[in-house]
This record gives sequence, structure tokens and C-alpha cells, in this order.
Amino acid sequence: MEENMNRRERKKIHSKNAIMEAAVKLFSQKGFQESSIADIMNEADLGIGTFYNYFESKEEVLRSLLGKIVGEIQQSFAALQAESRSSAEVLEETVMLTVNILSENRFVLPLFLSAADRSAMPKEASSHTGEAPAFKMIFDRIIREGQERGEFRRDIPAEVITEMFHSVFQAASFSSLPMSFKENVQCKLQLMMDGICTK
Amino acid sequence: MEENMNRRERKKIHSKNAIMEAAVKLFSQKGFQESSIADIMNEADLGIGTFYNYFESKEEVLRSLLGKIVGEIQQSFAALQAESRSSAEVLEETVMLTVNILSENRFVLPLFLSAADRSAMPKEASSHTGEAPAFKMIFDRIIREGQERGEFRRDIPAEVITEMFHSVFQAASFSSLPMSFKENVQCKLQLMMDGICTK
Amino acid sequence: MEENMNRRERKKIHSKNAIMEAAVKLFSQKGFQESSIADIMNEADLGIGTFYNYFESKEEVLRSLLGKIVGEIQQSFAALQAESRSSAEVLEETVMLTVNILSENRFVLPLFLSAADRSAMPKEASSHTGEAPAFKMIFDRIIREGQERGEFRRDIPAEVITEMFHSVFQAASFSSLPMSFKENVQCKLQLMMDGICTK
Amino acid sequence: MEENMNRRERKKIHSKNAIMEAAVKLFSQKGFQESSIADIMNEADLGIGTFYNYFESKEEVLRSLLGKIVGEIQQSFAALQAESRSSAEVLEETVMLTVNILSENRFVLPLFLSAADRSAMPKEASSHTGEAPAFKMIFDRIIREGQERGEFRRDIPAEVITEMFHSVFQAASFSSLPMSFKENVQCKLQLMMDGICTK
DNA sequence: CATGAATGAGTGTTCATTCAT
DNA sequence: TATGAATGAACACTCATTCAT
Repeated sequence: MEENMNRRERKKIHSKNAIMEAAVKLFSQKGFQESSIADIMNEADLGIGTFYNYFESKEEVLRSLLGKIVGEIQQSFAALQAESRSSAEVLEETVMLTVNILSENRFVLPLFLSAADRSAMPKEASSHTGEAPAFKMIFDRIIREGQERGEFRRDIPAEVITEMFHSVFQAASFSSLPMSFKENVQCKLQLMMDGICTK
Repeated sequence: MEENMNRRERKKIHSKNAIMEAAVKLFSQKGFQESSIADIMNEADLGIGTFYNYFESKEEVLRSLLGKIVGEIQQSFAALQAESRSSAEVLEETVMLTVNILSENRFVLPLFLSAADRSAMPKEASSHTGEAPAFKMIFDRIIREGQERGEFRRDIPAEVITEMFHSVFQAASFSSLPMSFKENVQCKLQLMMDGICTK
Repeated sequence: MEENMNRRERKKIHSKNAIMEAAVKLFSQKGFQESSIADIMNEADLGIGTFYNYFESKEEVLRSLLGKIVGEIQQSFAALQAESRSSAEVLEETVMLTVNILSENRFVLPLFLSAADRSAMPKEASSHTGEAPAFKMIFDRIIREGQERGEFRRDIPAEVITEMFHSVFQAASFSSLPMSFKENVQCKLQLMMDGICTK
Repeated sequence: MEENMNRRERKKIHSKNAIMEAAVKLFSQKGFQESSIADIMNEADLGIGTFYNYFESKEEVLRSLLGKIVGEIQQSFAALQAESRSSAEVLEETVMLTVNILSENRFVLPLFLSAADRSAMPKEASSHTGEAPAFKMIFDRIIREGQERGEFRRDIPAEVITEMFHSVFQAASFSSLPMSFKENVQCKLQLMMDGICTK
């Protein structure tokens, strides 16, 4: 009789997912620091000890979440690459697809930057910076290509521009202005494009 | 006149300064969360209990530090206001004087933004946001004035631009690029100016 | 039936009991205020953190102990109710059974009264007063019944008499007279009975 | 000009009084435990250090207050002794004068009894029991005299009766019944008199 | 793999007490 | 005498981590 359909059961086919989903929910709701491992496992409806079968620490969950998001962005970006278009168009579209992916996980990006690292992440400040480069690399590549093609100004180092795109996402994540995350980024994107495009 | 209060009084001020300096040092080195009151008082070479003669909580030290910085910026900015010049010039100079004041306290700005609040500040997320508006107001005013004068583009809300300046400072605070805080901000300032100036 | 739960479950109950017993011992020896949680857990031979797996605060341990005692008294009293006898007899027997139950936990009763509350219980003066009414109600009911039947004098409010019984237990708890707790209460009971019985 | 009339000045002719008055106020308002020495000295409008010029500890203040009250009672009692009357009358009047003296200091009596000692008084449980006997002695003497004269029952030890009078005062101190401290004691006095008088 | 009771180092905070002024 | 800044032991409480089941 009892097939396998306990409503929680299917989710736990792999507990790791349950933990990550619970973590996303709690990090978003209460922030990273304020979410204890016990909280997460309670939300995931799993025993506390189970956590350590999948992760070494709360930081690793975060790293894992970041990796997942970066993966999604990279995948979407890869599709974009196929088509041949202007760097400006690619940049704009990449920003927009990033916005879409991030909008569900706004809390994560801030933790990317060492700013967040420093103030929000205890012991292992440099633990997950490994993911940030992957994220940055996507933008860095587009910017650099645009510079080589003469589409983007060359007097400002590509990394600096990349850094600005980062901060655009970050600031938008926590903006209290009366507009959506997406709109917020769109506004800033316009401004950035006008600032970096050689006309 | 006020120059020599009791030896008692001077010692008191010295202690308060010692605590604030120790706090600045540790917040910068290890971040806000990771600096315990015991750490701070050890750094300040004072007993733990002494902390509570001067501050009610760690958050209050932070608030105090923020207030001090905002005060300095406002003061410098007031001097700038006297002279009548283009909004672009005022904006550029305000950015630069802010950079100079912040360069010694880079760690504080991130704590201004709610981004930091969420992830780095436990219980009282809104405790020190009272200072942030004062900070924002300075930039907001300049931007708005520039927009009224037709110097800055009007299609993007002033608050969004203000927010971007914030994020420029924040991102630069924790940048790992091989350039100084000041240079970093200068690069981004250029880009921003080109993005917001009409014509 | 319920006799053998998991070994796990039994251990858990054992721990809770160990904590409560340790608390009884220390509260009796040193008083409530003077017994720290560390003391209790040391006495219980358990780690400090374990305390919080079972109780939310020291006050809750007390409440728990009070509840247990009140429960026992109520139970014994219920048995007494079944038989139909004079109020005087019921009152006397209830006093005696209460003495027997309390004799092992003399320290608790004083904490029932607001007297103790005020002087011995910090922050949450009213936290456990919820148990006291239950205690009072038993005596109140007997007194009132006796008054209605004309066994007890009516010129003194039932609540006042009830209050006196309370104070008899309390004073006996800490008496330094060379007689047992039980004897002490018995003496006073006599005196009270003569004072409240009509004729 | 400036004679000596700073409004606070006269009070401080002897700081000891100021401290004791402040202590009475705070002990009554917040209880003994909850009143810190800093609180008291703040209320007394004196420096913290000054406390230790007059008292060795908070407990000593209490002892001092108790002594003062006992002194007042003894004095009033002495006057009563002069007249020759029945023990019952003397007892009743002593109770009433005690009520009057205590009514302003209801908080102190509970601290007399070891009950309070145990639960409310830290380190030196036996520190001020020295005053309690003086208090008890007054009642003890009256009771004993009454017993010798055959006015009071002899089957109950005088000390036990004395103890009951104590507990009457104590219970009334913290009663939450809708009657005044004085009325409360009066009710109980009646009951007690009927219980202890022969015939 | 899953569990959750046990753990204790660590944290913020209080406060009686001291002592240089 | 009067002061109050300095002090640190003590406290209640949190939580990542372990391990026997």
C-alpha cells in the first residue's frame, strides 16, 4: 500500500536539497548570521546531526548556494554567447538574466563581496571567495571584449567596471527605494551603459 | 577656556577615545560581528566593565563612530556649499572629500547600508540606520540640484543615483583590486559622471 | 504499556529528573537566588548547555517544581473529598497531608507568596504566581464550605483565613525552633482551629 | 548671602540618613535584591563611593533599617509596659502599634525571617538575624507573661505563638487582598486572640 | 544515513568593591 | 569625607559540533 508518497518524503530523496532550500528561505528571511544550523534543519524537517552529513559548516551551505546560482547564470550566459551580437547587447542581456536569477535569491549576492565577508562571515573570511571570481569572470569577459572591440571605454580598467556591476546588484538587493529589484537594476544599467559606451 | 577640565575629566575622555579607537581597529581587522566587547576592551587596555561606562552596547559604539564620520563629512561639505559652482564640480569634490574621510574607516560605510544590516547586524537591524539618511541626504541634495539645473539627467530618479554613489564607496571599501581605495573611487566617479551628465 | 520507551527516551527523562533533583537540593541549601544554573548542572553532573534542553530559565525549573508539588497536593486532596466529613476534619487532614508533601520541599512554599517574589525573584515577579492560586484554592474552598455549614466563623473573610494557613506553612518552613516542620505546623494548626471554629 | 539652604544640603547633614531613606524608598519600590548600591546612592544624590563610608554592604543597610524599626517598636512598647493591664490588652495594643510603625516599611519584616534570608539574602544568611530576636523578644515576653497569668493557653509553646505573630505581619505585608495592611492584621489578630486566650 | 541530547567555550551584561583624586 | 571611573568575577544564555544509538 504505502507507496512512497509521504508529502515530505519525496523532497528528502536527497536531503541535501531540503537543507539548501531551507537555508535559502531562512537566509532570505532572517539573514545569514541570524539563521542557526538548528533553525535550518528544523525548517528542513531533519535532525540536526544530519546537517553534517552534507555540509561542514553554515558557510559551506552558502558556498553551495552561490555555486548553484553562478552555475545557472553561466548556463544562461553560454546560450547568449552563441549568438553573435554587440558587446553592449550581450552585457545588457546578461545583466537582465542575472537579475532574473538573482531576484529569488537577493540575499546571496551581498555575501559574495568581501564587504559582506568581513562583516558577516566569521571564521573563514576567504572561504567562499572561490565562487565570486566565477561570477566576476562572466562580466569581466564581456567588458574586456567590448573594450577590445572599441565599444567600451578603455581608460577605466575592466575589473573596475566589473566591480561596479557587482555593486549595482548588491545595492539593489537591499535597496529600500519604492521600485522592484529588477527596475532598480535597470535604472542603474542605463546609467552604466551611458558611462562606459564610447559613442 | 574649555581647555583644561579636571584631570579626571581628561582621563575619562581618553578612555572613551581608547575604546573607539580600539573598536575602529578591530572592526576594520576582523569585522563588527567578530569583534567581541572583550576584544575591544583588551585592545583598549581597559577592563571589560569599563566599556559599559561609556556605551550601552557594541551597536552604540558603531553608531557613535558613524555619527562622527557623518559629522566630519557634513562639515567639509558645508564649506563646499559656500562657494558657488557647478553641481558636477560640487559632486566630484564631495566624493573626493568623502573618500579622504572614509579612507581611514572603510569598514564603516558598509554597515550603513541595509545590506550590511541584514547580514552583519543581529538583533537591532534598524538601530543605526538613523545615520545613513544624513549621509544620503548630502548626495541626494547635490544630485537633485544638478537635475534642476539641467546638468544631470532627469530620466533616472535622484535616489537611484544616490544609491549608486553609496555602492561605489561600499564596493571600493572592500575591493581587492590592486589600487588604492581612493583610486578605485576616482575611476568609478569618472564613469558615473559620464553616465549622469547631460550632453 | 508505557513502561519501556527508547533507551534514548529514558535517558532524557533521567536527565530532566537529575536537573530537578539538583535544583531542589541547591534551592534548599542555598536558596533560589544563590543557586546558579552552573551550580545546578554541576550538581546534576551534566553540562551547562544541557540545562536549556529542558528548561528555558531558572524560573521555569522553580515553576516546574511548584507545579509538581501542587499536583501532588491536589491529588491527595481529591481523595479526601470523596469521603464526607466535617469541614474541620477535612481542613485538618489537608493541612497534614500538605505538611507531608511539603516537608521534603520546604523551600518552595515561600517562593509561592509574593513576599518571596519581591525579595527573591528578580525580573519576572509574576512568572510563577500562576501556581499559587491553585494552592490557595484548595484551602479557600474548604474554609468557605466550613463557613457555609456554620462550622467556621463568618466574621473573618475566608481569604484572610486562607492567607493565614499559607503563612503558617511558610513560617514553619524556616522556623529555627527546636521542633520538626510537622510539629511546628501541628501546633499552629491547633491554634488556628480554635480560632476559627465556632464555639 | 548663601546661608546654608541648598535644598538637598540639609538632608545631607548626615549622609547616612540620606542613604537610609533612599534605601527604604527603593527597597519598597523594587525590592531588596533589585536595588543596587548604585541605585541607592543615585536616589540619595550621593557618589557611589560614599556608600562605603557608612555601610559595609547592602545587607548592613538593611540591618540598620531593621534596628531602627525595632528600636521604635521597643520604645512604644516600653510606654505600654508602664500601665498595668491584661496581657491580652497589651498584646493587642503591641500588635497595633507595630502595625503602625511597620506600615511605612512593610518590606522590611519579610526580610527578618530566615525564609527571606535564605531566598533573598546572598552571602551572609545569618548576618542580620541579630535584630530579629530583639523583635521576637517583645512578643515572646508578652505571650509568656500571659501564659503565666493563665490568660493564654499553655499547651502551645510561647515561641510558636510568637512565630505566628511574625508570620501574620509578614503575610499581611505582601497580601494582595483588597484591604489595607492594618485591616489585614486586625482580622488575623482577632483570630489569633480567640485561638490563644483561655476560655 | 539519520538522529538529537549532550556539550562547553564564548558572548553580552551586571554590579559590588576599590582607590586615586 | 566625597567621589565615580575602573574593575573583573559572576551570571544567564547561545550554538556549532560530536557521538552513541
